[in-house]
This record gives sequence, structure tokens and C-alpha cells, in this order.
Amino acid sequence: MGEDQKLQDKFSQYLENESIFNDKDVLSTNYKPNDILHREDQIEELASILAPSLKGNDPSNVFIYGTVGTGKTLVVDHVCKELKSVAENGEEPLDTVYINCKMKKVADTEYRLTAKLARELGADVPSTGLPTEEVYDRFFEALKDTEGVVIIILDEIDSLIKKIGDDFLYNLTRIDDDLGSTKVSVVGISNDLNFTDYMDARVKSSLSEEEIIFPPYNALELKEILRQRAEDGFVEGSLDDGVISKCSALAASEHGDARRAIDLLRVAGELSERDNKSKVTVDYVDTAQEKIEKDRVVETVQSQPKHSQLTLYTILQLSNNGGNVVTGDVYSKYKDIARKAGTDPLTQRRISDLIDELDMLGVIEAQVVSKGRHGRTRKISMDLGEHIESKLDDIITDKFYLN
DNA sequence: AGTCCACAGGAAGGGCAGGCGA
DNA sequence: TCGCCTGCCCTTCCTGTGGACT
Repeated sequence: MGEDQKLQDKFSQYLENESIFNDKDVLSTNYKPNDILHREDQIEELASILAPSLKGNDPSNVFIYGTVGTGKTLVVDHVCKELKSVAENGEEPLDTVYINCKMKKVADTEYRLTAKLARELGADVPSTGLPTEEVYDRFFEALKDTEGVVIIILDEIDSLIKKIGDDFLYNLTRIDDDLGSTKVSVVGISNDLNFTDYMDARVKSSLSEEEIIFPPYNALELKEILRQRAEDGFVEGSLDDGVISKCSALAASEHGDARRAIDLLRVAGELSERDNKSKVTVDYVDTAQEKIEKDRVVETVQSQPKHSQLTLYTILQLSNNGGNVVTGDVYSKYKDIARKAGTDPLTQRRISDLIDELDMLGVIEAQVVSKGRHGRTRKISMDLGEHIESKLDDIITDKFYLN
């Protein structure tokens, strides 16, 4: 049998096999279900906080806390949508602006965030070039031109504040004073429960007038969420017993992240389908877990700048030899590797920051330890598994023609 | 009890790219 | 075109520090 024939067989077999998916969108991360499970209290609370806007009153500012995948964005989106649709039939004008502060190149600095806000309100602001003050002015002008209540939703605000400080929020809390008829309310969404520690007390008290906590889902709740999605997303009977339990158990043990649970279910389905299976078995959940982790790591590493990749490569080489890896070792070997890759090495200070970044990205583990007489340093290790580590090694080796 | 290592990590600023208005 | 602004990456210089060693 020729290669062409094989390929044709493969395709026709693919066609013959009925998909186990009914509607894959339901299992995607962006999907917004009409029925949000286990968040009734939070929906209720947020709705009652924002309700005064329907009568043209200034609603309280709200801070929403919860780790990833606890439904924060989903709930806020849902409540705002309902609020807006009621407002359309009412008399008081209402506007909502949603901004994800973590979006690279869009809203990750003070300038960009203000510019983005101003643009959302219809002002014309260039992506760079103006003094920040001017951008604020244009933003305020745009606000004044907007009638009624404006609800500004700042998602993932914690990472932004950690990066640029709370000046921006401070300015935002004061704008109500000189805006005339326009009323502004801020909804901040944070993944970090303790992040108000980073904020000035004045900002803190005026912005967190109300607080809503989103606790992680437990395994049981995750199970129901998954069952709801699976019902619409998969063809009936294509999930083995225990698949949903396994997905929810895995996700529950990792911070009760619903997004992760849904990803697991979807990827397990995709992998089974790729193997022409008519049913998803429990084994595929494990494979899905590995695949998701691998994809995540490979993707983050590939998007890193070259010196970060070279630093990681150095760590890979050193930790392969076993033993403890510390910053000093990494730096001296990194210098050689950088030259081998045809580039000037950066300073140790910079590499120290890159190591810290790699740690935060979850690619390596770096812990500050004191070795007494032998100084303070970071103990660096990798725990990604043979498979992923050799893959990363390959990627970087190829890219810089090392070896 | 004090010393001192090997860094961590803060502060300031240089240099560059992208982009403005004039 | 120029002067100016900002963000970003990086360097230089610096102070701080946990605990093994003396």
C-alpha cells in the first residue's frame, strides 16, 4: 500500500467516524453559559451593588477577589449584560467599559491603560507619543461627554498595580469630583487576595467600598459545571464513567480552577478523537493533563526573549548534571553559552531578574537560600519531567545553533 | 558574638524604538 | 525634518541580609 493510499484511508476513516463533539465551542474557555452554576450569591451581590446605576445614581466601587478560574470575569460579564439590557429600556444612560489589564501591548502600563479607556469612550489617542497627562485630559473629556453612569471594569488589576503602582487608581477615585453629571464606578477584578497591600490606604478605602470574594470551586461543584458543559458539548454517551470525576478531581486539587477542568475535558476529547476512539476514557484525561502542561510551557518559553531562553538553556544543561544549581553557576556558564550563540552576555544583575521571571512563569523553581558563610543565592531546579525538558532543550538548541 | 560571603534586589539613568506635533 | 515624549531593556552602583564559620 502506497503512502498516498494510507493517507486517503486515514482521511476517509476520519470522515466515517462520527465526532464525539456535539458543539466544541461550549467547551472553549471563552464560552459564556446562560446558566452560571454555584455563583448565585456573587451574582446577587454584584447585581444589588450595581443596581443603583439604573436610577442614575452612582454605584459603589467594587473589588472582586478570587483565584483563576473561579468565574469572576464570567459573573461580571453576565451581570453587566443584564444590567445594560434593562438600562436600554429605562431612562438613565448607562455605559460599561471592560478592560483586561494583563493584555500585553494594550493595557499593561499607565499610559496604555488610560489611552485604552479614553479610546473605549470614543476619544482619539495615539498609541504612544503624548505626555501621560495629556492622555488623562482626553480621558476626562471623553468621560464628561458620556452621559449618565459609566462602569469601568478593570480585570486582572492586581498585576498592573504591582507593576506600575496605584497612582492610576488614585487619579481614578478623584475624577468624580469634577465631572458634573457623569458618574463613574470602578469594578476591579483581582486574582490576588492580598493585593490591596500594595495600595495606598486612601485608594484602598475609596475603591473597596464593597468586596466580593469568589472562593475556589470544590470537586463536587466542578463536577456539576463539567456535566453541564459536557451535556451540550459532547455527543451523548461518548464519555466513559469517571472522566468527569477525574477532570474535576484533578482541577480541584490544583486550586479549584474551572477553566482548567474544562480544558482537561476538551483536550481529553480531542485526543480521543485523534485516535479515532468513539469514547473518551479516563486514561485520556491523564494524557490531556500532560499535553496541556507541555503546551503551556513550550509556548511561554518560545515567547521569551533570547537571553531568557539562553538562561533557561543554561539551567537545563546544569541541572542535567544533577546537583544544586545556583545563580553564580548559571551566570558563569551562561556567559560561555551566550558567546557560543553569537551574542554578548548580559550582566549578572539582569540574569538575576530573568531567573526570577522564569520562576514566576512556572518554568523553573528558584528559591532564595542562605548558605551561611557561602553567601545568599537562589537555589534553582527544574521539575517539568524528562519529556518537556528535552523538548525545550531541542527548541533552544535549534534556534541558536548550539552544539 | 561578630564576621563576612555571594548574592538579592532597589534606584537611577542611558540608549533605543515608536510616534507625536510643528 | 526636528524636538520631544513614552515604554522597554539593560547597565551601573548600591545597600541589605541569613546563617555557617571563626
